[in-house]
Amino acid sequence: MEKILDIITAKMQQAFADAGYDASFGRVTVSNRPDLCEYQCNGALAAAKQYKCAPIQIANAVVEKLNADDYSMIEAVMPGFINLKLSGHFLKNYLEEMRTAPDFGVQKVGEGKTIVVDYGGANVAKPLHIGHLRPAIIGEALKRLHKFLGYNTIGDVHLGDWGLQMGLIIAELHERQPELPYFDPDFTGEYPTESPFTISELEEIYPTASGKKSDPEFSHKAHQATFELQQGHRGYRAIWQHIMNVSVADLRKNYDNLDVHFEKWLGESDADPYIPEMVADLKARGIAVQSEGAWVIPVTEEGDKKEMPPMILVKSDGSSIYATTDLATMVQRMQDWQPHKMLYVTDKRQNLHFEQVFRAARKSGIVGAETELEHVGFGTMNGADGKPFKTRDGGVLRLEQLITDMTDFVRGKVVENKIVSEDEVEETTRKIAMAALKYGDLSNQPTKDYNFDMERFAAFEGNTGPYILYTIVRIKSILAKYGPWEHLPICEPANDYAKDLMLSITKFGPAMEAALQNSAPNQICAYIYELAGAVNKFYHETRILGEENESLKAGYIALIALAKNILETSISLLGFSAPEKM
RNA sequence: GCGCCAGUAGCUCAGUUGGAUAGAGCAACUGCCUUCUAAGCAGUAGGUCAGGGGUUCGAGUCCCUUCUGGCGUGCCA
Repeated sequence: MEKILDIITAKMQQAFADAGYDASFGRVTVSNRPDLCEYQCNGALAAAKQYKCAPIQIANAVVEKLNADDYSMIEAVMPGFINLKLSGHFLKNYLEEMRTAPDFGVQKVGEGKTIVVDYGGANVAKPLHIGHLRPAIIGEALKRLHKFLGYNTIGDVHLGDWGLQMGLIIAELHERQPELPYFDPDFTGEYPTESPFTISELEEIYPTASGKKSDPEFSHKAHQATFELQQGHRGYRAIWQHIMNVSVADLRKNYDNLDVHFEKWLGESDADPYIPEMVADLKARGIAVQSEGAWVIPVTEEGDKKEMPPMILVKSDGSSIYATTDLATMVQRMQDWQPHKMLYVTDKRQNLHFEQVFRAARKSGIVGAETELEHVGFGTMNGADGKPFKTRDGGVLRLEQLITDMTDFVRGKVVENKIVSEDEVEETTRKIAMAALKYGDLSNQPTKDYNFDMERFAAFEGNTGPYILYTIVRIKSILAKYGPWEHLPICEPANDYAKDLMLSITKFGPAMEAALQNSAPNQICAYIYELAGAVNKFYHETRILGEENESLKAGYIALIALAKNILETSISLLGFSAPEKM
């Protein structure tokens, strides 16, 4: 469907032209003075300069040319604003079209395009911790948003499974159990199918090994093991496989728990087969050059204000680094999927890394100009005190634990409210906890650091996930009492609250497009918070089921039903859903 | 040193290519449940938009500068 702003902007531009002014001044925006009008055009102020006359004079002339049928109010006010209110008739028709159109008539801007969203970033050497929450839910939300707007979406977890962390585990394992067959160069038989460690042992092995990086001897051993693993060392590959088996099962469980689902479970290691040819090609074409013992791709560009270190392609010890696998992963993605866009959702501290890789990808032609590359770098999640999130004993909080804490906290409130029956408590609790957790995160700008405050997120008031759910639940309750509501048509607004609600509903499509354009799930949150507010005001001021005029009542029901459907669609993009009662 | 990002109400944050009176939530105070779920609604109070210059008819928004904080700055990811 065409957006309202586009419709009335087109009419405004025509009016400017008819009045003898440049049509480009006719841009209409949503009013920033809702007390005065619904939409406004400031073009007369800008035009005044060019035409050297008073803005109000232009505004008056333009207003003369507008068709009064579309608006309930048109006025030119000092110093030259043009203020508009839509007619109830126009709104009714527009919402009825939204109600009956697929996906409320949003423009499928991604039709025919493929996007790869790279957003898990889990490291197979360690369990998911608090730091993995943001990439998972921001990435999932962006992926769902793209899909909703028509893109063919491929979410890839891009496991961290090919770097130094693997070498560290291998080196540590060697020190602990040198007698294992994986370390015996003369061993030619089949390696055991049983892993030499469990997931909980792995969780202890890696931090221990990581803590020994400052020991030069151990560090060298780990680097050497990494190199040999990448070169195809048979025993190390077998250990690697064990790590993968043990770890990926655990990761899947945790992501499922968060309702985060990947189309592809590929990792850095899957890029490995592409590396030799890619590196040889880059060397042959002179794009990669030798520097300080390593092969690098210089990526400085004309006009750089800062020092731009080269992208390291092959380390001086011959092994790959994350830039290598990221670049080779692009080779694979371009070959297999020909995406129009690749979106990377990682910590913002990797900004420079991605700038280097993107430049290298462009420079080498691995990614052509028709494919967009974007890095959504998100900020750090800190504790409620604004300091880095730590457990009481100073460790890193596991993601599982965070979810459990939130769930326990919410369960208390659900039980206390006594609205849901005992056998529904768990399901309701889970939904509210997810909403609290995800909305609490997603309502912040991704790029900013923020403080995780469970009390605040799960508070059942204000701008929170539970507030949105509560709004939906209230509507559901009324609809259930009313009876069949699915085919009721929208009516003209019966009061100001109904009209405000209708105006909020019309902003759905534009809000989703803007959120996609800016890769900003927080804009989805801002939109549904506004919509939920409009619903609650309407709810409070209007007796719905008690309305005696049946056609008026049916109109109310149709309106709140549409609002409910849009709210539910919106939260599904954010990755959570509403219970029946709460 | 250089670069990037941030600084808006006591707290947590919005603020859409520069527009009218800078907005929400929390916390504080005040109203509204015999009526569709009060996890709601309405209201009061709270601001030199870090400081200083500049551009403009108009600046939280653009430019310059200072201060404060976070992060990054070749072989971790």
